[in-house]
Amino acid sequence: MSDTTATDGRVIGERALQTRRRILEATAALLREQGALDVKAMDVAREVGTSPATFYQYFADVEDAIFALALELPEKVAPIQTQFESDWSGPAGLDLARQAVSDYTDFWDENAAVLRVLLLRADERDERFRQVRRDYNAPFMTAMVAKVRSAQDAGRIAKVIDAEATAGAMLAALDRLPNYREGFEKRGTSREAMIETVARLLHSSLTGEPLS
Amino acid sequence: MSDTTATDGRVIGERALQTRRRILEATAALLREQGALDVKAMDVAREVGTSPATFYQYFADVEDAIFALALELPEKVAPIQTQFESDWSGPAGLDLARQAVSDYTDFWDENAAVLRVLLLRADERDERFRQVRRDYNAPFMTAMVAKVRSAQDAGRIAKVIDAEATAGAMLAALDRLPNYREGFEKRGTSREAMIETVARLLHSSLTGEPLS
DNA sequence: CCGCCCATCTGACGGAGTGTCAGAAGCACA
DNA sequence: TGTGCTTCTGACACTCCGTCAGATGGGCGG
Repeated sequence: MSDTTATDGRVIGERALQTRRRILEATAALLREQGALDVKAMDVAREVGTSPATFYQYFADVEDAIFALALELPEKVAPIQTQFESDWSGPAGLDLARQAVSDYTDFWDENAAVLRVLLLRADERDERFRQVRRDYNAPFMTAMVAKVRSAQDAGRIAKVIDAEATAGAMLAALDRLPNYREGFEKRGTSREAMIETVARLLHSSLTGEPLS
Repeated sequence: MSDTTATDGRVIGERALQTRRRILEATAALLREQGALDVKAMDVAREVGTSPATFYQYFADVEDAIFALALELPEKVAPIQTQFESDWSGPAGLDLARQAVSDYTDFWDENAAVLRVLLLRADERDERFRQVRRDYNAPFMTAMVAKVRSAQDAGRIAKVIDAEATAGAMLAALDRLPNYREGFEKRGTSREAMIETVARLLHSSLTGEPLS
């Protein structure tokens, strides 16, 4: 049922799976090198050393191949999501936040090209990318919303604060800051300083403990 | 010197300016309807009711036309940037933050399609889009960094906090949350609640005044 | 009002990418 | 080695790209 299929719907065997995988790797590589707007099905075929017809045997178009890459992200990010589920209260919590932010930043660095297309197409209201973005975001959101709610119950965060919006804002910071890092470093803000600051903002916004 | 030119470098007259403008409007419309990956030069030409050759007289390719649209953003956003320059301390400051967040959200809603490509191409390290992103971001960053620094001087924000990273994180929230709004509303978080929460996070993170 | 001039526009074209299909090639197994 | 199924691809029709020479048109001096 969750077997991988060709464009005509046929379930594919071992050899074909490998071909499909090589096409996906080539797509990911070209995406990294040339950006989302410039990847052509024919480039991918050339890169793999196969005929364009083979590409279309597995994917309807380039976007479809990128979508397949995006489908792999939720699984890959799961270990990091788990880190958001532990209790972040107290000074030890700040350490957990640091680790989580650092790992998420690394994850972005490794998967930036695909993540950018995932977010773009979801923002552009493409339903299937939206579904993946939901699957990807949901565990982060659930964990962070729970932290805010429990801080609100304990009276450390005011009720006027919306837990979802807070979680969304923090996720936004995590998703965009890796893209700004190069610019920051040019102006003297190191990766470590960035992680330290975001970890503190995250920790403080989610637990209601003072910032510092 | 800053006259608009055709692809061959020639300065263009009134009639041509209007054609160019119609091409830009059509590009913006198709970008909104179909997303960045699907806009073809020929679609734009059809939309304008002109020959593809005319398109290429003004722009090297579709990305070049979107770039021209992006060039108009810094100017359009300037009034909102000004709002970030006033003093946000005290409870009146929270009102200013609310207004700024609300206006910036409206700006995003109006220019989302172009902004997404601007950020995408800049994230993908395209130098000319990066330059525009810098021009666009710099006033926000400068104003927010100044707020954090002055709060640090007053002892309301700890020195371990990096002012640039804080400003970046807040800008990230402002840039991504409009894209999440539809999802939020489906789950019960209204535009107003979102703005209220982001305004408070912004106000608190930048001034060091308590969150609530 | 004419005809000229030059800015602007476009038909037409060679080249590249898209997407499909029928059949060739590869592979496992008898 | 032959058979049958899976996988791959040459070849094709089509669309889009990007360029150029020449057509068009509108403003202006006569």
